[in-house]
Amino acid sequence: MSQAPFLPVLRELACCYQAFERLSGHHIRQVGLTPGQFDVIATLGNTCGMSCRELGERTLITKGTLTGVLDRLVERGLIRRETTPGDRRSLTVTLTDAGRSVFEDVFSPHVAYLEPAFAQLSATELSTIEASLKQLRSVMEQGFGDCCEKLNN
Amino acid sequence: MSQAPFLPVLRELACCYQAFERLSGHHIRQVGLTPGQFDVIATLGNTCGMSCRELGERTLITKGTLTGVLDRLVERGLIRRETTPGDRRSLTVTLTDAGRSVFEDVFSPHVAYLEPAFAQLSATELSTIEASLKQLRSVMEQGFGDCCEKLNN
DNA sequence: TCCTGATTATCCTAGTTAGAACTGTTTATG
DNA sequence: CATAAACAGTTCTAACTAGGATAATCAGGA
Repeated sequence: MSQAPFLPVLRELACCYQAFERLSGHHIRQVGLTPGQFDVIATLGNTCGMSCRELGERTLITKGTLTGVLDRLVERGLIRRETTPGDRRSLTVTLTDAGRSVFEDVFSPHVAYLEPAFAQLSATELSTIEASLKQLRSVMEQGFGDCCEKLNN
Repeated sequence: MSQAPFLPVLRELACCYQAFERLSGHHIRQVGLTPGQFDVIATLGNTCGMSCRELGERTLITKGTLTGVLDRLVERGLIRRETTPGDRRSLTVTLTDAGRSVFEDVFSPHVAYLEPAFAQLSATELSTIEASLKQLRSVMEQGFGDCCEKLNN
């Protein structure tokens, strides 16, 4: 067990992420959105729309899921799917007026809701944490790359 | 935007967790388990069983989900649900012989699979990362507590 | 041009998720 | 001792998840 000193780090990562989901999700659901829907609306806010592919990359929602999330947002009249001129494979997703209004009603309040918790951390502490996360992600992504590479050789 | 310097941290946390899920889950699925099932088996390994409540706490799987995960493991003959002497509400979950054998076949190889990625990090770096995660989790859990408290006052 | 290969989005399956409502059991209190 | 509160696990619903298969479209090379 002590031969794998990284296991506690992974466990802590999982706990940490769950704590975030609980904290953030709690507020998001109160305003009638799911975390995924909020993510899409927050990403589309202040843009003039983007393709599903780009939306998937920015929101961290996988392609298969995204279709369903977008379906529900269309049903609720918050977004629109439009054909992209010049590429008939692609769709451009944009906020409707209603969607833009939800964005404005929800995004800033959500940041304000999170604010007090993070006010306890200094700028230095925040950057240490961010650097730690980046480092951790980097080794894991590299590890995943290496393992996929092996499969193709 | 720059008024909320913690947003990049949260984004990085989400990315980091997803990278972990991809890296770890990729291997787990190859051996025919889901991440949740692996989590249960790894937690039960080398123990003499525990209640659903304790299992839920240790694996970070919520109780509602746990029922289904356990159902599938019972179907596959990897675990057993036994009545707990002295408390008829509670069930004790233990690995069957088949389950124990899966544990042995899968746990160490999984740690070995992850090893090379983490070998890049020094012990010092690992503890910095762990401390960062703990700090981040702490402020978020506290934030969640504060917000729930408000609801009751 | 034709054709192969890559890209875009959707569909499908099995499984997981949170949250809330519910049953049965235990414990504490009046 | 009765009963209210707390607790253990299951059930339910709507949604999300990865991964793989599919259909339509686009781009490059023979």
